[in-house]
Amino acid sequence: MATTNTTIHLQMWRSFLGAHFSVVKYLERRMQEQHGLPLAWWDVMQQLADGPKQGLRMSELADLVLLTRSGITRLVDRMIEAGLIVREPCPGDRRGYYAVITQKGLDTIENVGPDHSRDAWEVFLGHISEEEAVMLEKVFSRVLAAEK
Amino acid sequence: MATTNTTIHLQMWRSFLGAHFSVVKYLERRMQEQHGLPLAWWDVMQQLADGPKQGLRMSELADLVLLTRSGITRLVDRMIEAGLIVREPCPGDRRGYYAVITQKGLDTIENVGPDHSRDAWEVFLGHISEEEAVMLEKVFSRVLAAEK
DNA sequence: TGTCAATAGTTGATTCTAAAATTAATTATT
DNA sequence: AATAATTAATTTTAGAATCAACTATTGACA
Repeated sequence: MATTNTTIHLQMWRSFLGAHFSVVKYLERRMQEQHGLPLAWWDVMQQLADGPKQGLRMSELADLVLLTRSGITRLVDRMIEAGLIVREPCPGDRRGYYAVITQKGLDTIENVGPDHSRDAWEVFLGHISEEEAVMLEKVFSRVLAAEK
Repeated sequence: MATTNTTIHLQMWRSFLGAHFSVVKYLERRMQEQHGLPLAWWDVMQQLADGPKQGLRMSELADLVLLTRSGITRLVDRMIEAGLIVREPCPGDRRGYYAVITQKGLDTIENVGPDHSRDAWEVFLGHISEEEAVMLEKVFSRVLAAEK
């Protein structure tokens, strides 16, 4: 896929970075304004709600929300403090822990979710047609698959 | 553009975030390894080299580099310390300053640029065809134009 | 078994970021 | 001219992220 014309690629690179930046910032701001929650908290709760019943191991969670292991430890601490999740020892492997969402966490998801979806749709998803979404997904997966 | 099927959009959203994360991390790591420079430094130098001859105001620079105004002050301090740029008083408005790239900065760009381009191509741009790049550019510009 | 490498997670120190307060200069208003 | 309001940049600060070092557990295997 070596080509000649890089100009369009560079323009695309710039708008890619710009779009990512402004979209994420917007969603963070809205989440904070509307529900007083950091976006990362919502990510965690959503992953836990979607994931397996028994919860997710700390390192799985770290990978899913794009944080380091040490980052996830403290994030989980704060969310436990807030009563949204709990840390449970992992049966059969005494090194590990599961993060598990609480009822309060589930409730929170329920009234944060719709607002967040609407915002995400408004600022990003809604500007992209279905065919475009398919192509974007294909491209990004390709990039991810080639990961270094 | 309200539609029914959101699944593909959500998948796309996830891979978008994942791709952005892994690509940026990779480029940061490479830049650090090869030249001992933070990626943000390269951004700044590149913007200054591309921009108007007299340099860029601090706040302009902050916007272009996707940093907050508070972040830019210190970033500029460190880069001045390293001799890559200078801070010059703005004639006609004594509140303001221009950041201006030095010869050393220009030299640095010259031998960092090729490596960085190669890396960016390798990890991201090279996986995207020309037609795809055109479409991506269109989509991201659209998102940016609708900015909140 | 006993040892050693690999794995899971936490902790301490440092760095980064984001927001609010501060300083200084400019513009507008009376 | 005197006062108020705005703008540009810096300083400060609190919270969150990272890296490196550390504790404990597991799995392989001599």
